[in-house]
Parts: sequence; structure tokens; C-alpha cells
Amino acid sequence: MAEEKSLNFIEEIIENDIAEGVNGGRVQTRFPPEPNGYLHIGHAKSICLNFGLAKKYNGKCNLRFDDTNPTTEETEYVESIKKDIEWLGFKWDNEFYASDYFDKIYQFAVTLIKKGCAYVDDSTAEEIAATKGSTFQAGSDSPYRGRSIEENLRLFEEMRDGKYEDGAKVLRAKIDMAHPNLLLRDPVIYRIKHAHHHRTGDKWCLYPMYDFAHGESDSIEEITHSICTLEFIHHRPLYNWFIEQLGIFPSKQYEFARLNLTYTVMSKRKLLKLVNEGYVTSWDDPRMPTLSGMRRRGYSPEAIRKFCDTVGVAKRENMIDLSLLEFCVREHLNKVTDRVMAVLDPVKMIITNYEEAGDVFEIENNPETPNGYRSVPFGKELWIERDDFMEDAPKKFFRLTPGNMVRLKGAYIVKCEGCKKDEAGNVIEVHCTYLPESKSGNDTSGLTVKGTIHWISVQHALTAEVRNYDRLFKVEDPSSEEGDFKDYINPDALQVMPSVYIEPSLAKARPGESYQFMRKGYYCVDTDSTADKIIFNRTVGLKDTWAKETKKN
RNA sequence: AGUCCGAUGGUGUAACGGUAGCACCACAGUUUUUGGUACUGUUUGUCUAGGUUCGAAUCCUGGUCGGACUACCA
Repeated sequence: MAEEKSLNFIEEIIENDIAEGVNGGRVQTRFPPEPNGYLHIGHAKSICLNFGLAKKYNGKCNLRFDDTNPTTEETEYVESIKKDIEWLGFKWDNEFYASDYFDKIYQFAVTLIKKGCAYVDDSTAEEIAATKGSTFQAGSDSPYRGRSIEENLRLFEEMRDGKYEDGAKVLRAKIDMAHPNLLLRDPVIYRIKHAHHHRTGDKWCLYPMYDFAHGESDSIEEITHSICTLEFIHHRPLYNWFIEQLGIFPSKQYEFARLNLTYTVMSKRKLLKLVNEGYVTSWDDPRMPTLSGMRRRGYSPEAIRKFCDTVGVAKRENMIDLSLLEFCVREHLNKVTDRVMAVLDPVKMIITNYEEAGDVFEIENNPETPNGYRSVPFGKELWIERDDFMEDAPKKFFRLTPGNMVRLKGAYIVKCEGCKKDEAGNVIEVHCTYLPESKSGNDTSGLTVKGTIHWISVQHALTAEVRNYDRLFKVEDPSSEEGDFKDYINPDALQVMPSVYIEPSLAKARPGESYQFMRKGYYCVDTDSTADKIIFNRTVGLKDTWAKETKKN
């Protein structure tokens, strides 16, 4: 028997419902984004939850665009959202739009008016806010609250027909101006907006508010479990009130805590600022927590899904360590990426006793998931990492230092003989001798060395641009710091290395492909790459216990 | 001030009145032709005060702390 994973609280609710035969045991969820921006990692949690639940319980999950505010929504966003969901690996059962239901929702409003449960209010937004009261003070009734059903019906129709300017009138639910829950103090449910809608065009100048569209859309689609984030918890009584008054399918709303990640921000408003004010280059900038940014950075859908699964679903506020996401990314990439060699900060190594025409080594692509071998040409002159050589090294330095030996990955063991410096004292060449009998694969030297380093043959090296990314902010929670969140942006979050050396096998690398640069990290080919200039993004570095060790001292 | 949520190691998340477990992080070690991976181990926790009970992280009461709510946004 497989070990049973404990259920999250929503799964418990669903299993109870199924056991009790609620809705005949049917499970129908939905992912309801507003098409006014790009999806981020927080949305991924919701997507994994909604689609995951449907899958787990043999149900269905709809993609529904909550497009009730024509002034902020665009088709461009619809397309990017669909692309991101597909990339994450989910398929929706139906693609719906709240705007598909505008006629039905309008009729719902008429029903409410006829029941005496809604009225047309001529007050201004300011007047409505002023009579709303506050958390410790009851509101007061609008002077228009007592209008007759007939008058309300006529006025509402005229609103729809375009007789009034934006803001001249609204439709309000008639509930209770003294209700402790401010949302139930006669909420506005329809407002006039003479605006072009990305799907319904100019058909409407009257649009329902979220509270009068969301639950109604859920009900129309017969959503059984309507899952949203905690900030909507106060809306639930309203959600239920409308459904009850209308006598429509009783969808139920459940709330979970949204995802927060350290060293980034998640609010659409803040992300928009980062883009508009040029702190990042675009929505898909690899520093962004957007799904498009993460995709471009090289985070895999598998890793993101694993991450969402690992963080769990609960009702308490949370702040997830970025290191957990990075762990998930490394865990997946470790299994699937081919290893290659790239020298980011080069210094030349000369093997003084190597006079061969030039060996070509067959090096294993992936020790975790065997994926064949590739040819890597060798030579007398190699590029190696500058920090793999140290003239005066500490005891635990297992790399090149005069008199010490290392293995050149997949090739020979070399012994460091010394170095050559320029007038300023910078090392410009590292001199070594190699042991011919230590050839990789049939080493008869009997030697074991502690260090293995990567290398690129100078004669065969290709060049590439590398973009190293780091956390976007310097502090864990920029939103909770004093002052402007932008003051905490990490200026070193992007570090461009215009010309690094990569092994010739990478000539075939294509945008989107991921590799492990041995001993360095995971890198993927950026979409900015061209035929003559290949660009790599650092997805995430490898764990570096040596760096940690040196930092300690 | 009111209403509603919530509170378990540094971070997340389990335990559904009966041994506080798992993952990440951190630290130590083993293996290693990546100072990677894998494996092993260590440190660290039930907000608080009462109550119910043979027994409480769990149930009850009070307190404390954190969050959400006063848009013609979603």
C-alpha cells in the first residue's frame, strides 16, 4: 500500500462532500483570472490547486476569464494567460468568459429588482462612500433606497440603454446599511461604463461588479467548489446572499492563503511599476516572479508544480523561502539536463609537455539520467576558471596551486608547475604538465586527486553571452520595509558577462534548452539569442559548499 | 473601535483526544572524475493563562500577537 499523503483542508471538504453525495459527488472547479496582467508564481499555486483537484477527483476545471472591467482588460493578456497555463502542463475543460454571461447576469439583476432586493442609486461615488459608515459606525440609507420596483426597473433599463453618463447612476443590492460586514452595506452591483470591451465590443455600457459576476458565473457553470484566496473571505456572505436570493445553483466558496515568496513582490501593481519604470526590461524578464519570466529564466513546469505541491494549501499567511523554489528547480534540472563545460572567467592554462595533435574526449552527458556521450576536443592550451588557480592557497584548496594536481574533467590529470604574470601582477598563464598515463577511461597512473576542474580548448572554444541572475530584492519582504519597495531592489540581480567560453558541442543549442554548466549552475538559452550570438541565462547556481567555506573565513 | 480569519523548529506543512512527523534551510560526515548529485546524522517547535480529561498541538474560556475588510477594481 502506498503511503497516504495527508489531505489539505480543501481536499477534506471535497472528500466529505463526495461521501455525503453533495452534487452527486461531482467536482467542478475553475481558475478565474482577470485578463489585466500576466500570471505569476502565486497564480501557479491556484492553477495547480484547481486543476489538481479536478484531476484527483475525476472532475473538471474550467478556465474562466473574469472580464467585467473593460477598461483594464485586453486580449493580449488572455493569450498570455492561456499560454502560461498550457506551459505549466494543464488543460482546461472549457474556456469561458464572464462576459459570455452578461445577458444572464443582467436578468439576474432584474430578478433582484423585482424582488425588491436592488435599487438604482443616483448618488455619486463620494456620497456612497460617505454614507457607508466605517468599521465601528453604521452607514446610513441612501435617499434613493425607497424607489419603487417599477421605477427601478425603468431606470435600470435606461442605464443599460445608454441614457446616462458614467457614474450618474448605479444599481445597488438592498441589504443592510448597518451590517457589521461593510460589503453587505448595499454593495454596488452594476456601474455604467461607456467603454469598449475586448470581447463584447460596444454592446454594453453597463457592467456588473465582481461580487455580482463571480458567484453568478460560478453558479451558471455549476462550479461545486469555488476556490479563491483569503482576501475574499468577507465576500462569501455576499456570494451566498446573491445565490440564495436568485435561487440558482449553490456554488460554495472556499478560501486559502495566497503564496508569498521571499525576495520578490507579487502584487500586480508593484510588478507593473517594475516594468513601467524600467527596473526590469519586461514582464518576462527572468528576474520577475511571473510565469513567463520564470520560463525564460529556465525554471521548468515540473519544478514549479513540485514547488506548489510542496508548499501545501492552508489558511494561514505564509512567506515561502526562495530556497525551496530553487531546490525544486535544481532537483528537476539535475535529472534532465546534459552537462557541458563553460568557462565564465577565463585564464589560459598551458600544458607544457603536451605535444599531441589533439585528443578528442568522449564525455558523459548526464550521470544522473544516462544520455550518451559527446565529443570534446582537447589541446595544449586550455581556458580554465580564474578562481581554479591560486598561487598561495589554503590547505583545503583542492584545485591548482603550484605542486598540486587536479583532474581535467574527462581528460588527464595535470600538475601545476607555476604561472606567468603581467607587470601588474595579474596571472595571465597557468603552467602545468600532464600525466599521459592518467587518460580518462584508462588511467594507469594509480593516482587519485581531490579536485576536478572544467576546461575548454582555446583552439576550439566558442563564445557566448551569459546573464547571471540573482534575487530581485535585497530584503526578504520588500513590501513590509519602511519606505518605497523599490528602494530595496537588488542592483546586482543581473550581471552580464558579454563573452564567455563554451564548448563546441553547444553550437547546436536552441532557445529554451537547459544545460548544466559543470560546477557552475543551470543555464538555459535565452530567446534573445541569434544565429551568431548565443545567450545563456543562469537559471540557478549549483550549491557551492566551497564558496560557503571561504566566506566563513 | 467593530466583524472575520489565523497562530506547530529559521521557513513551509502534518498529526482529526493517545509516541509532535515530513520537506526546505543550517551544520557535520560518507560516496563521488562536478567542492554538484546521492546517502547518513545533528541542532531547532506546539503564542499565553486557566479549564475539561486517565491523557490536550488538538476540545472550552480569557488574553496576546499577526492578517484581512470602510473601490462605481478583481
